[in-house]
Amino acid sequence: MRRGDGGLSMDSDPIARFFLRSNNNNNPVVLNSFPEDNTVVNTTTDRVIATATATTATSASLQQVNLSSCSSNNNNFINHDHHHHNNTRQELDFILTPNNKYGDNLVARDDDDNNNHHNHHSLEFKVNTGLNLLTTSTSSDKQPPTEEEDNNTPLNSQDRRRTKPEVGVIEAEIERVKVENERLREMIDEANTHYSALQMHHVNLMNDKNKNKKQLIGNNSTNSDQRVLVPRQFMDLGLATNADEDHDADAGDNKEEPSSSSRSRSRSPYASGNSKNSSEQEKKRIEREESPIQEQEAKKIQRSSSPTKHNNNNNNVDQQAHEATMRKARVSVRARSEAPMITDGCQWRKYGQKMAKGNPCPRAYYRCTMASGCPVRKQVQRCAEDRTVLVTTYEGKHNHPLPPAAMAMAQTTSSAATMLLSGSSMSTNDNNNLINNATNFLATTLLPSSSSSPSSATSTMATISASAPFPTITLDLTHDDHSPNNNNNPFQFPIRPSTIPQIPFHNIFGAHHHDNNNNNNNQSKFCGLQMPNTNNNNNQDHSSNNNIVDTVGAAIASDPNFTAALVSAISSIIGAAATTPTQQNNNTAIGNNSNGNGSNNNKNNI
DNA sequence: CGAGTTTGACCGGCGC
DNA sequence: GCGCCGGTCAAACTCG
Repeated sequence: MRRGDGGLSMDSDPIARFFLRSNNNNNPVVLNSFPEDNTVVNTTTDRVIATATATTATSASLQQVNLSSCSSNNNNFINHDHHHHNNTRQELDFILTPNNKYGDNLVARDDDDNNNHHNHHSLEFKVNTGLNLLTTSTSSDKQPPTEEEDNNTPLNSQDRRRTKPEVGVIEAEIERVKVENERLREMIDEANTHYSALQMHHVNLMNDKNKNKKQLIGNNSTNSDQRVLVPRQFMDLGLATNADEDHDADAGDNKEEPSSSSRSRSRSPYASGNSKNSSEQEKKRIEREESPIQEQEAKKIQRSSSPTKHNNNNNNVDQQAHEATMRKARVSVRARSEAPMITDGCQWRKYGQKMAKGNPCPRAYYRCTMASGCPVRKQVQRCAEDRTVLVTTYEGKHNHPLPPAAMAMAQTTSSAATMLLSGSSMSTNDNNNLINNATNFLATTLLPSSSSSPSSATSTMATISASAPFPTITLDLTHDDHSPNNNNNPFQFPIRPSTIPQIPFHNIFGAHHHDNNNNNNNQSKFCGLQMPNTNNNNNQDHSSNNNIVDTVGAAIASDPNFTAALVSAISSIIGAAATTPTQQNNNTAIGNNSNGNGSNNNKNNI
């Protein structure tokens, strides 16, 4: 059939519309019938669902009409059939009934495939198609459409329809898009939630797997000796806190944690005179009761010397001790940066600055201000040996949601601290794997120059320090050389006390193994871990543990979404110029030298 | 004027 | 007990 022949006519409105509403999203499906070319078009999909063809020509009545090119099966119309009370989506074939007394009603033939009903039934839409399928031309003008003409029909129809925009159609489309956007937004929110949970599960999973493997290996001779010394000591200290709790009643009564601003202590040099009188002692007692519980616990942990006493009846105390332990576990990040402070996504307020012994650069103290009462603090200090290296030490765990930009750093440090504190039940290799995974994870995201392949990532170091009283893990991101033996780096272990024996550990990705017995001062080629250990024996579960951690770590590292999110979040951390007033002030504070006196001589700074 | 920084003093642990 | 040292406080100060 040639288009535009006017084989069918309309009485008035050249376009007749009828709506079919889909109940799964309440979006109406709008059908336009175009008498010019005898087509019925789904305006949502811009598809011609039917083409009406008059095969006989009388001017008065419709002899026979076919709807060809019927593609309504793709349009998922709703069948308002009473047989389907649930209004499930139906696929309908539209046919035009010949000799229909209603003239040109569309009849929907419901094959009911979705419901597996085999009894086909027909129903009529009491909707006038508007086609008004009356021929006005002679039969000689009307030929059955060729295949080519049928194929061309949709395009021509669409072009013509675009010239007649309909507000209702557009609104329906907008509504549909809104619903879709809302759904996508919910999906994104859900994905973000799952993403955070998965990260935490990743750490737990690695812990569990390594513990299980440890048990399977059994009582191999040196396993107990291979446990991390420092974390075990620390955990014992934490348990000992319970014993202290029993004997230190005045410190354990108050379980609340007042904010630091609520303190009533008066240390002002302008307000206090003699500090050794009785009233001062009473004030101290009150202050002790009002001091934050975490500090109390930490202090008790520090002064505890009896690791054998336990009180398992007080889970609350255990929890508090654990929190205090987490509070005091530190993660130090060494990064080469000219900026005064790495931009880790959190908001910090400087509350102090001191000269530290052995370093001419002052140490600045910051606390997190993203939420009131957040216990997280950090110290920022330039390395004495290399002023381009910025050492940022984090302490504590955020008690508030973090922006995406802060998630990477916070979770990496949190993971490292968790690993550090879980060392009592894990071998050195276990910790080696876990901590170095965190290190490489951070390194690959912090340092854009790093390869995406973990095994070829920038050389990073993870160092555990037993520097009393706080266990500290140092994530060293300053190494860009691949020297197989970089233990000569002068700023490799700024916190580790010299008295602690060092043993080398393997590359976490298992590609570079070496003999621990003969290379006690060697670092692995790409990533090493040094921690105190009383046993230098090589670990028998070395490779197997690697495989587990490698698998998990590589899976995460290779996840493009996971990696991309973190890269975007912290790509601005390193090398970012100071932009905030805080950072500008810090620039002057951290970068300047002083006389190097280690005492409380703040006069020297800034 | 409020938020953030500076800075001198205080506190407590630790070693001698 | 004393001094050293790291950490913290809070009034004074600065800045936008």
